Amino acid sequence: MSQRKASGEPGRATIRDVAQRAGVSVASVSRVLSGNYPVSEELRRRVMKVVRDLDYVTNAHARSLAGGGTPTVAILINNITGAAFTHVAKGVESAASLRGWLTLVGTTGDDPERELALVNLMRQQGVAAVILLGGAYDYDEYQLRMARFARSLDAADSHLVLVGRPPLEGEVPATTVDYDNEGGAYAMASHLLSAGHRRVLVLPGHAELTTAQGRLKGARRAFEAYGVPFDSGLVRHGPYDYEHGYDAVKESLREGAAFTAVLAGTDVVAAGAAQALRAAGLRVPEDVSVVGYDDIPLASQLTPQLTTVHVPYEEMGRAAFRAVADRREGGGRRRGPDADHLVLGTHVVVRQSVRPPAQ
Amino acid sequence: MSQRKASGEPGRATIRDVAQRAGVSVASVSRVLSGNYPVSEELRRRVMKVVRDLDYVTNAHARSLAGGGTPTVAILINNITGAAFTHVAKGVESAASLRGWLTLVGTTGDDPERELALVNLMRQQGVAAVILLGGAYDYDEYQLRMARFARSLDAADSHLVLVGRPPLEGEVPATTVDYDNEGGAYAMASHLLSAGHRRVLVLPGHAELTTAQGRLKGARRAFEAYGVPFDSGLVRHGPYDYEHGYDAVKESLREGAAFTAVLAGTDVVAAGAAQALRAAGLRVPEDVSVVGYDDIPLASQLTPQLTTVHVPYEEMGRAAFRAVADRREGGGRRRGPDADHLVLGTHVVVRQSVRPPAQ
DNA sequence: GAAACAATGGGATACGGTTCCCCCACCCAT
DNA sequence: ATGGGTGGGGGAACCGTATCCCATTGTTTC
Repeated sequence: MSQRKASGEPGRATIRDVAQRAGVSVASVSRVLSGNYPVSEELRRRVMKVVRDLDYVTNAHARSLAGGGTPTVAILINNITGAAFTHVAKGVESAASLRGWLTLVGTTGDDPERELALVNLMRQQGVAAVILLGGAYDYDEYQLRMARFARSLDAADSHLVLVGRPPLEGEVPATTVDYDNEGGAYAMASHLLSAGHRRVLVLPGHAELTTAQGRLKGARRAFEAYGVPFDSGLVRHGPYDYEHGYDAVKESLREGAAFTAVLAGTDVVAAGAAQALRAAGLRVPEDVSVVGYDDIPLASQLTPQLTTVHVPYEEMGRAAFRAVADRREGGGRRRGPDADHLVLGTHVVVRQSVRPPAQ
Repeated sequence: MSQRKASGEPGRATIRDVAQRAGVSVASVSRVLSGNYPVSEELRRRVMKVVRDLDYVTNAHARSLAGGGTPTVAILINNITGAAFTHVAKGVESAASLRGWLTLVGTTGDDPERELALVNLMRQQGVAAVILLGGAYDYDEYQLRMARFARSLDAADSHLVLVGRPPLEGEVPATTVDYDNEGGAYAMASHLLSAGHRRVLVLPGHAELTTAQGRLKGARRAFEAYGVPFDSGLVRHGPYDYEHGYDAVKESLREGAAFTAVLAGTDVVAAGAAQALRAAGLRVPEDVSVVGYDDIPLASQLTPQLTTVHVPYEEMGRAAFRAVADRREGGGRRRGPDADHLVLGTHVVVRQSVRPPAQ
């Protein structure tokens, strides 16, 4: 006697239930549903009717096991509420769903342990790729850890994609989708310098964060190019949040630092900085200019509207997805000579938060 | 001769590879890894060594098929970049990952077709629940569609959770996590009225959106309670975005509408409204007061800081997850008499954007 | 010293599909 | 009328893991 559950039982209907009820074989049902095999009109009709009656959907796990299955990409992100990378996620998700792929999301909260656990979890899920979003903290073992992830995923027919951080060193099987971070900072700082600013408060972000390092470096290069001495005393590191922008300006002011502009590491930091300036009775941009980075919607919603660096976040997400989709469909090998390192351009968006310094 | 791939082949290592290499049975490997069966220390050591050598992870699909498996919740959201519901998603994700659950994310873009496709896709994945985020457009067939989703998921041992929209009518197997939308609007409008405002521009949102309907209704009730006639001519519907806030105020001003305060449907709309007022030479709050709804971070970052209604979005996400997890672990039945409809409280956060109207 | 028992490990099977291989009709040509 | 071709459907192997059931070994008890 059969061990299988009696038909009509609660729980999910199986392909066998459908086959039995339609009086056909399991193979036929599978063929009707996948549609890649000639089937008579009569059979199709019979099967589809039962499928509708039973509200049957195929079991994705079984399907994956047997071969096919819905490809899935995983996005790992530090904090899902960060505006900038939300847009990357959107780009990935929209491109993925356009092709019928699924998107898994995990948040790491800046915890390496958790990141490791999540990468393994995603590996278990057999995801086609793991997309790591956001700048990285450039500690010593960072390169090693990422290299390990990359090789581990690669061995499992998956792939590691780094978005918004510099590429890994050496021969590591990973793809990087980056933007011209330093170039954007260079352009932004140049904009300030050419407006006449000479003393600029720089709030690049956490010192160990690759993003912050690039932005600081770009700013420095601009100063050099303009032959303006760069005052390291006007650099303040800290997290990419509103409070940091606010506090950094407040303290700088209290310490009597002299500056005519603020070069913030992100738009949110810029918002905090502007607020602190106003709280101190200074007008933006009449007394002090403020610029941001990222060009999130907030930038154009502030008063005054923020001059900032546009980063094509959503496009980066789409590019990241394209990279993994192409790789999977293209037989696993990259096409161009350097197709595993994409760099997208950035540019300054001039709005209303910069004026030449007052005399 | 075996059809199985030779060991050492590229691709993912299987439990068989591990068993063979460790010289034990497949069953033993499984037992060592799942750890719910007594195994000798020697066996454990041997197996774990091979597992590390091969960098083996179990195949989640196979595991799900065989019984166990990582439970997964799906979040369906209109637009992943919307600030408010990003926080709900965060709440869900953090609670889920705390228990080792996975989170799948799909975006519907307000498209019913796509919503249907995604619900089915999630059903295929065997998710423990589908969480639908955000206000709904209350068209005629909406109730029917949701009821169908609910029953369909229920039949597949899954579950439908509605977050941020009113509960379904009738005996439908779905859970609702809602907040006191109307109450918040009532309180906010009362705050304005008690400050002396009598002519208030109301921007509740799209007329068909349940969220907007609730907020408008709450405002109306407050006017009634204060015995102040409610001028429907001062209500303007539109999307929950910055542009709508801006345009609505701009046009109202141009049409010569007289109002001393703006009651916006969301903080972002309020931001747009404030900007338009300023553009017209009006000061906020000295000339016109502005209030929002949602209390997203933006609210406290604007100048002036926005008085708004706090909605416990993240807590709603956690509650939604809890509902799902409890139901699954509690044997599928709810506990309380009305455990399938949670309503969380809202409250007014008083900041700096409200003043009594000028004489 | 034999029997009963606990502790472990192995073989087989189930999970729900996909797909390969093979067979059965039916049709047309000779 | 018979043989070969072809379109379409069924049977069964297999995907990778968990677990039930049984066999084996070492330990304890009378």
